[in-house]
Amino acid sequence: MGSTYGQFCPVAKAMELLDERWTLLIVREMVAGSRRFNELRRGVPRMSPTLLSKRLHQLVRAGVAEKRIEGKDVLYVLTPAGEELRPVVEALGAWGTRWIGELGEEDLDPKLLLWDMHRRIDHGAVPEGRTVVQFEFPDVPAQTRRWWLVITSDDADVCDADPGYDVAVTFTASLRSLIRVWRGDLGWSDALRAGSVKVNGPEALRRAAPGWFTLSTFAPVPRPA
Amino acid sequence: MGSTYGQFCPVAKAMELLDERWTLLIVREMVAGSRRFNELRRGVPRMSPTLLSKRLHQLVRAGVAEKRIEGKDVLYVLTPAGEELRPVVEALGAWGTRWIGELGEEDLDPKLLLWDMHRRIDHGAVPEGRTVVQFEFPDVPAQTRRWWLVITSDDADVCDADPGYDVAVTFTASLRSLIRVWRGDLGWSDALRAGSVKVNGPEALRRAAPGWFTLSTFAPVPRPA
DNA sequence: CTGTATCCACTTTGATACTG
DNA sequence: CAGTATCAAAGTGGATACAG
Repeated sequence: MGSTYGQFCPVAKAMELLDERWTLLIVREMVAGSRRFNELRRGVPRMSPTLLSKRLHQLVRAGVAEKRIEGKDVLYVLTPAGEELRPVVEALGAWGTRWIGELGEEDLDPKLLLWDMHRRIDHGAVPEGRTVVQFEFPDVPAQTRRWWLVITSDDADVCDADPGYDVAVTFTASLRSLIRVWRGDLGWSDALRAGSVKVNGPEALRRAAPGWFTLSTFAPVPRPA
Repeated sequence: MGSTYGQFCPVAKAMELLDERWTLLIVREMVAGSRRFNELRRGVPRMSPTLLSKRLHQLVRAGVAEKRIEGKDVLYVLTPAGEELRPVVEALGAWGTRWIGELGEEDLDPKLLLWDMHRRIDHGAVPEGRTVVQFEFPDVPAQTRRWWLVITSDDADVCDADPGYDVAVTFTASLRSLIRVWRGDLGWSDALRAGSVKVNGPEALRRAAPGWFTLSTFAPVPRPA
């Protein structure tokens, strides 16, 4: 456990749990709907599994999450106390959006972008059947330059290798630009007009494709004047 | 600085700054109105001055606080960005109030209770002139058993030694009980009726004294059913 | 798939004393 | 009042391999 502050103040008591590195990001992942160990891992890929395991235990012990075993599935689910951390995560995200716009190179992880996007697909807007969207980041090392989303009516998979199916549209952009769009720092239309994000594919799909993705939860946060 | 998460998510970016030990408690103190170094120290007495100094520098560098030198005074003042952390502190405090009611012995610090109380005195409710309120915690080691608040029309001082003036009323309680009242875990009337907090002094003052203190900001937070 | 075990380098903190 | 200097101890996290 994090060490104690020796204060009865509820802010201090809350932070004894929540100020430990990674803890609140795990809560964020759970708030976003992740429930399985390896699902959570994909949201915090720089964490070692050991540490993720430790943090999950702490959250369970603190009454924030519950480990639920259903048949062969192991799920970590927020308790009511955990669910009530949503406003905390939202307040932090809104603040971060407004006051920490500058991103370093090391903040730009395509893996996380795709993982985020796959969770926020507007399945109603995507064509019926299987739709494959390709992403190409010319500025990124070959290893992680190309990604695919395989979207079906109720699911989406992130692939870092060509899944082999026909590609509906391809997004080509610097990683930073697409992340800026995703975060709401840059509008789709501005990005497309300026050419910092390009969409290739049949006209109809190309026009529709930006609408397939609901942007980050924090994209609508108003920026400081 | 706290190490980075390598994530563009605004929650992660916010936590890179705020998840460091003590940081948010300092922000809490500033939100509560403390501005001078030694004033801040009294709100986080377990911090070494070195570390407080370091944290203040970080907050300044992050644009959350501003170091303002006015004549011979050095003040740390929240910037607009810092002021906007108030909702974060409030969300955390509300959550902590609702879900972390259990306090360990080491959380019960009379120094912090008195420091908190002196900030929330309802000066309009206290009699004119100088009013001295004494606190006695029979369960606490002699060193920190007795405290005094010297209240004037627009100021209040915390003393750990008898200031020598006439005492208007004396509160006698276990430290835990008075903290529970302060936090809103236990109502004044319940505490007085049960005798876990006692007030001594002239009848009129004795009756009025609980009204001299506005309870902790989080006392009104509704508790889980 | 869901973790645990191990190990070490590094950072962070706390304690204490001291200064302009 | 407003901090810095110093230093040892603790703990934290990262990497990797492995297990049920």
